[in-house]
Amino acid sequence: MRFHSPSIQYFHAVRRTGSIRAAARLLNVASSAVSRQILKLEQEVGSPLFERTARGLTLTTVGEMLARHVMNVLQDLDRFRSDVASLSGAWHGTISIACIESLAESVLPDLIAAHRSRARRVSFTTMVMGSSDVLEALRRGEADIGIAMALRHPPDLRQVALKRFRLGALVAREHPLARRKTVTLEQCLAFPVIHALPELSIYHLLQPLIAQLSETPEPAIQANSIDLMRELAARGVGVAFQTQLGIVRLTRDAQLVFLPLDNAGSPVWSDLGIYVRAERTLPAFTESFLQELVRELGERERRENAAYPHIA
Amino acid sequence: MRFHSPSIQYFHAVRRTGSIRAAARLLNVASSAVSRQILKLEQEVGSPLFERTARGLTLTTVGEMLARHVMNVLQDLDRFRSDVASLSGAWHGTISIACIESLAESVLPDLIAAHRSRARRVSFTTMVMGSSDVLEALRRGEADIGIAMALRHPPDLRQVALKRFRLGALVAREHPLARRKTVTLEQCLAFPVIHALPELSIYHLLQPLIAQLSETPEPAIQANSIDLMRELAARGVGVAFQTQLGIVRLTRDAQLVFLPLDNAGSPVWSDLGIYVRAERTLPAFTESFLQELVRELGERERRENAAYPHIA
DNA sequence: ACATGTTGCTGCCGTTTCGGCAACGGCTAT
DNA sequence: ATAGCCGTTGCCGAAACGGCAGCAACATGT
Repeated sequence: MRFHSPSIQYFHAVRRTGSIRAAARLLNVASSAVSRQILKLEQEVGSPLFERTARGLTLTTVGEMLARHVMNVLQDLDRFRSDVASLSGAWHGTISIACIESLAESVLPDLIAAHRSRARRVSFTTMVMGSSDVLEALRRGEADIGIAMALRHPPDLRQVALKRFRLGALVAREHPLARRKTVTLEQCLAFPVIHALPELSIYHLLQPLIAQLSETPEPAIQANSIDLMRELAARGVGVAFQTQLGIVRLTRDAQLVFLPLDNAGSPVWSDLGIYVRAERTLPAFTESFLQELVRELGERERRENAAYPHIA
Repeated sequence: MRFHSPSIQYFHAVRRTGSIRAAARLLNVASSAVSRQILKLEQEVGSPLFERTARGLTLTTVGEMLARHVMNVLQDLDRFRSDVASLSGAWHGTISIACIESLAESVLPDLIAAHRSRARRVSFTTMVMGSSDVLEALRRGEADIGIAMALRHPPDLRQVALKRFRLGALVAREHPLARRKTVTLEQCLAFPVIHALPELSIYHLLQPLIAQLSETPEPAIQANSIDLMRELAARGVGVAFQTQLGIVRLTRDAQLVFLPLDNAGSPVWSDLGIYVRAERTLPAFTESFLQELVRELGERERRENAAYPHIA
């Protein structure tokens, strides 16, 4: 079922590996064959596709254009294959998901487990990474579905849904703040705080608000792992900040308390976006899971915003 | 610049012509070559792509799926080509437009003339047809942009814009109705009427309204050409119905009068949709023209609805 | 400075694939 | 029945492809 020119496949492999010999190893062919196909391709396009450095190949501008086209072709071929397969009742394939850490604790495992119990022949590849890396993985075709903080997304990605969750403080049950209904940033900063490092998007949400305050904050802990911050907060080390998405288990065990942030009378929102490549049509089984994902996140958004109604 | 398997191109040609020998003539190759490529393709897919009848070849279900994939590939290849070309300053290509007749008198010629005066290397192919044929031409990949009555469009088409224009009666300057500001359907039916045949979408707009009336209408003329109906109305033969889009010249020469229809106090809308294939990214020069088209139609919508403000 | 490893590229040559020609059986229309 | 068109199939030359070995250019490690 490989009815596309070898040039296409070879080019794709070379782009991913950044090397002709590595691509050749990946494809189980001689490097000379790969080299020739690339040269032929460049001749037909009429422009070099790679810049040859001593250590490998880098895409030129034209090369990036071709890479986009080739990705469109190969991903659409995948969809065609799965369409044909689902015609004969076989509903299988692999869904590749890139998401940020806050989904890893509850949302994604729950969803995947539920989906697998219904469609056992659909397998999953999940990759946890930073928000901008999520978008980059989508653009490179390494993931089918991406979930990230809703930054400004490039035009070649499509935002399927946008859900907003309230940012809140996370404290141990014994913490002095734990009995409040909501907290302000000032109140939190009176205690030791577990800050997010800039690689986490929570940093970029809170930094502008903290900068507005004149107070000098308490000496704080900094971390780059949502999970770690959560566990630190559970041990009473300090106040952490995140959405309620990733703390279902620990609040259920009553070790942690989630306190919605109150910023001068209004909530602090953390916008979560679901993304797919814009130029791509998803296979039916992927589209189906995507719908479930959107529905589930919408459900959680509704539940959480009902549990902590607006302050205003 | 043809770096896709011959199988792809051959399959595409066979699908369009419905015959292997005709495709071979089109491609300037022997029919045996085409036949073999199709057989090879069917073997790789693992399922027949065509049903062989005595009169040629018809797509099977799997064949239609592959046709969709192949169209996506070839159209995206076109986009890639034009992207590369525009990189070296050459901004050229062909825009293929399928539209209904009402656009042919003024909107489209004006727009194309204006666009050509700026971008002389962009050429156009325009095809006038019925609304459902417009959608079908888009789906078959025979047109890049489609303008049609906004019916329910299939999911593989994307509605870029939706503009509504008021349906009105068209009468000669000397017609008894000509001095009114608006008319009702009853008032029109008191005179000879030029009816649209069912192949025109105006028929489907007016038919439900006429059916509600109890009166027996005057003996009428029926026609299937917007242009003919307009010219008949200008000669005082009867009352025609259309939007004001297609009658700019004749109203300018003051031969025709346009009277917005008043249906029990509310206007009668004719919804015009602009469509493109959903699974396709347009070349830059096509996208640019598309934007101008949307803008121009929006402008006309605004102007006309300002000239004939709502009745309610 | 030198050796070593890696990079992409290029003749050479066997294998595979492709395309053109002619012919065959099946079908339709006259 | 005859003529015409259809898709398919052997046969064969031509073109494309892939593997092997060797090349120069460059980076790295000693």
